[in-house]
Amino acid sequence: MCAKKVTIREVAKRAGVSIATVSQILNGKAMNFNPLTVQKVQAARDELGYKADHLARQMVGKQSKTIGILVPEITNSFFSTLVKGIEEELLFSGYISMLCNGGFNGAKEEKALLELAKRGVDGFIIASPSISDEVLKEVLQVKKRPVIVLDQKTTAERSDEVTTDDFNGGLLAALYLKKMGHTKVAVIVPDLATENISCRLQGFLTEFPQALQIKTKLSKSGGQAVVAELLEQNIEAVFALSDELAFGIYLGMRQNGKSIPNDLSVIGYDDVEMCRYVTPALTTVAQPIYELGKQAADLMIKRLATPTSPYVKRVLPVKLEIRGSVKVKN
Amino acid sequence: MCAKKVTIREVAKRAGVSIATVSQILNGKAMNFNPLTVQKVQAARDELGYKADHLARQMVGKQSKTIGILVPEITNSFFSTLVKGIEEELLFSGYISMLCNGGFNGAKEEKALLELAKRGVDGFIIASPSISDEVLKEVLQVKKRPVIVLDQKTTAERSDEVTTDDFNGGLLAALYLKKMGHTKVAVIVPDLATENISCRLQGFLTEFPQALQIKTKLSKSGGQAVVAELLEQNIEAVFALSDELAFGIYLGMRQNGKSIPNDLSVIGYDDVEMCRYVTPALTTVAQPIYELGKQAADLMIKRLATPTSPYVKRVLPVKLEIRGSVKVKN
DNA sequence: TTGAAAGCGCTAACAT
DNA sequence: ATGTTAGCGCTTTCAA
Repeated sequence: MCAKKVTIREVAKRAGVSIATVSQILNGKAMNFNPLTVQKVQAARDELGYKADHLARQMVGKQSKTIGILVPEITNSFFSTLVKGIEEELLFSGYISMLCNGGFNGAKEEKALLELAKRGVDGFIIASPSISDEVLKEVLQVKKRPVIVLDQKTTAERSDEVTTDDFNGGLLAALYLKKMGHTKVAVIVPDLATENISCRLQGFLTEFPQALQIKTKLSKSGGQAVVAELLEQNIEAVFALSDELAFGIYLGMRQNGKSIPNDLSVIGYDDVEMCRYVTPALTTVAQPIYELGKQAADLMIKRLATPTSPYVKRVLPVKLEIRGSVKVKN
Repeated sequence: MCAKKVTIREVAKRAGVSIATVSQILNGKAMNFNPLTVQKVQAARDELGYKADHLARQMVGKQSKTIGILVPEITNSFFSTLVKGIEEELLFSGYISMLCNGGFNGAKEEKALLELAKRGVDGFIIASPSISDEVLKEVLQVKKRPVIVLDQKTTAERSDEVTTDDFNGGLLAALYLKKMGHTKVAVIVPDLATENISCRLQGFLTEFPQALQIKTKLSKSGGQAVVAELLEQNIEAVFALSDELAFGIYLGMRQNGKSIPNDLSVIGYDDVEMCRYVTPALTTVAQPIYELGKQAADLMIKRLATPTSPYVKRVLPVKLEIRGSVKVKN
């Protein structure tokens, strides 16, 4: 019933060779052996259905083929899409993802990272803005493991990097609003901005240096909270630094009996799937989120394969996705 | 710089005892030892910052404190919320989640399960409808590992179980539609229904046995595709077996220049976060999704602690969340 | 071309 | 109360 684990020893016995021979042959060193031996070993392996034990292997210092992933909030469509991209690319190459949800909680993030490290992950992909450099360093102390940091501050020459063209994204949003004739615009900014968010803001402010900046949390409820002020200030159009924020604004507007885009134009950022399904469909700056995940995973896999190659940086393009939430002013 | 791994041997040396003593004392068997020895060992551990190697431990047959999780589509708000619940509860107890995304792809799911098994997970939490019983059995063959299956067919006495009260959910939806005066109703059903979906349907049909049943994919695009028929048949109110489906219907209606709830009332299922943010806010049957995840994790942890205890089954309540997508007919 | 043997870091019988 | 020793399943020198 319970198929006992078949070990390398049994394969060796069956093939009439030593375990060392089996190990070698099954690990790509077959060319150094007598073809006949190779045959026998492979046959034995197949007959017994032998699979090398992952754990034992790790113990002797091989890779675990496991990557630790840390995101702040998997529930957020942006991150779930990102994770999907990472996970798919990773699994395709035989890597497994260990996912942790930071929950914007420094302590939890640290714990998660530690637990991941304990389990011998080969590398980390971290998309959590609040993770501090010190924690990062500490975790990586024991064993030099590659890290890729996503969607936040850059790690300046200490790792590979994928980002999207945030500055341009902000610019695109501004240009479009301008083209639609808006002048009294506002931009919603988070209490403390990560580097990528700042870039977006920079890009936007290039065209609208005098835009009203309203601080809030970068979340749906944050967006909702900001509507009152938007209305008060008679803002015509608002740039939400994330779609989440925009969705919150949608709700806030409805609660105030106002409509989009008639009473307020809004433009989002990210192009999360739900953008198409809200009413009106949300005009937004699209990041290739899924692709971002894939690229990060790809970079990680490559890094693991050639640990000493020079760090690379990839920046992905963004584009404006025009839908129905910005009206043309005449 | 690179803090070398400190092993049990060094702790032993430092404390002037044998490695066995260290192992014992650090594993809860301190009561059998001379308090003085215990002191010394703990001191040595702290001074050296010793942490037992997870992998080595697993090798000698201990738990890996890692749970494999398989969902069909992490991008789907239902599953990401579920995963969040699972992950948080698990991490709290020192377990790490290994997440795989099945993508409704049997082959990928199988591969994922295999990879998880290879890495020595202590148990599986599976929320993927298409996973077959055979695959499940095969994966569990090698080592008897507990499984909890979620959001699909029940595993009938072969494992612990958490479900929500699906039948009642369907009933609730029907009752509400009836109360609002609707008679010409339809229900959207998936091409092939999992057991929980069937239950919802059953519950609904109890009150509306003659409801028009339209088959489609259980997704946003599936919902969108079904709008034409809804309109054609002059349906007044529709029960979508998932919120995703409902969102698709929203889009389809808008594309047809129709409005909700004036031209069509819709009631969803799940109570995903976005329900509040679409326009009009979606009336839906709320499942405690996050709680479902937590309970599943909790059951898993308990099972691992006491592997031979009798299987338990928990069923969580659902409730109707009334918002703005169903109009009262007069 | 192949095999013997030494670990990897830990736990658990079995001794003392 | 504490130490000795035998593995766990594998990879990897080093000898033969």
